[in-house]
Amino acid sequence: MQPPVKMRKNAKQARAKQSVSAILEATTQLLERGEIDQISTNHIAQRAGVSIGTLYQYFPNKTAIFVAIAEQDIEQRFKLVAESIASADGVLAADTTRQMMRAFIKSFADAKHNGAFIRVLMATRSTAEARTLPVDAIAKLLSETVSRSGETRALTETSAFVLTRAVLWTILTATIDAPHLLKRQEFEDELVRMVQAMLRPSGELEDLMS
Amino acid sequence: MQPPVKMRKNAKQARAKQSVSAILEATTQLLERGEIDQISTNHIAQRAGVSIGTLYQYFPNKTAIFVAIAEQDIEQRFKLVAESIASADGVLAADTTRQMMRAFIKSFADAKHNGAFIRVLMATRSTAEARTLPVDAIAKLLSETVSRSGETRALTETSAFVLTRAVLWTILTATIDAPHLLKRQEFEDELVRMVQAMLRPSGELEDLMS
DNA sequence: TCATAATGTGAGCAATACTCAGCTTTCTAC
DNA sequence: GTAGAAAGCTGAGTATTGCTCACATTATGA
Repeated sequence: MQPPVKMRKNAKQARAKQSVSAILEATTQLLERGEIDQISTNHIAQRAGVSIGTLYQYFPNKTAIFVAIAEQDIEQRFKLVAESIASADGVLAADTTRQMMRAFIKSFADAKHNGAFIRVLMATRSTAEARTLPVDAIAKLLSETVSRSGETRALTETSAFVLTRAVLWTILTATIDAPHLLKRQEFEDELVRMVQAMLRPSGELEDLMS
Repeated sequence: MQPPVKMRKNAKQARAKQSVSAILEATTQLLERGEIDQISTNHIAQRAGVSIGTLYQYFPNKTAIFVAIAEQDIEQRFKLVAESIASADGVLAADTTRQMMRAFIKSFADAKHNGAFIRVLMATRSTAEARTLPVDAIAKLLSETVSRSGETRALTETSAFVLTRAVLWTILTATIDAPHLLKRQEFEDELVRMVQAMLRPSGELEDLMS
């Protein structure tokens, strides 16, 4: 596994790795218990049981710590989704899509401190430290799985971008702004509808419009 | 027009209003020329030609300034979109939808310093200071306009949420992560496809799937 | 065993967000 | 016009922050 963010120095000894994970763990705990801009690096170091100097030996700045956590978090969720696709028992595109959406929504509806993580994700998306999310890998996986059924069109760079970002950010903003929607069957239905429409061959849609 | 953010004090005299807008203008300029977390309140006050005390008389904290700018910006874009709907010369839902998407995408593709504004929008979405975006008003407007043609389904709270957020955030992330997409016809096409699918009566879609 | 590399430390610096007590300008009522 | 009140402005000062650096400690490997 590649390092989650550009670290200032790579931890080689076990002792150092312990320090890094203690810092991440401490930050996560603080994140669950308060607002993001009230967390100071000194406080993180203190709770992690390391000195402030150690913290800055591995993270180039405060933001990098949040980025590391956010990327770690989203990567974990994507792994969940990938599993849900792999284990999809349906052969139809609709079934696979639904299974995937359900797994993804569920991962946000379940946890208690989602808000904090997504706020971090948003806050860090707006900085130069953030790297591209592994979202395209998911798009490819879905596209390939679903296309085996022969009912779908091929995704281009553009259509894949629109599809993946639409789904991801709709769920993210829902988690923050309207978390009650995550529990609704209708929410899942709407996302499935959206994805299905994006995957359907072009001809069928144009037929409807004319 | 309601005040854009919760102000600490409402500017009543012309002199005070001048101060507030000078602060916002100065912040906007700084935003165009640098990273958001390198902008200090003292620096803003200095460039605005007011004292730091004046700044804090109207804005409860630094974030509130950014929130004010972001909301002002997005409100302006929505106004553009609303106009594009009102002046839509087509009677078909497809035409109105396309006109709207084109106007919205264009507003992001044209300006030079979009990145800064969207970063601000994202950064401020992740704080408690942010208020709900006037995005639902747009959804209602589109829904009503388009439904006059009789070709569409009624939007519920859930479907309106999914539709509007999917469009908004796809364009926002595209502006930051893949600005070249904004210039592509295909990008517009994909968004239109998505919106159309969300507006279409349910029956027609299910027919295709079975 | 010992030189070298890796890791850890925390006092301290520069910069920051924000306050407050007192000042100036504008408004209002007569 | 004038006096008192209200609104607005000021900037030195405070507490806190992000981050550095010179040095101490621990691990590695030949």
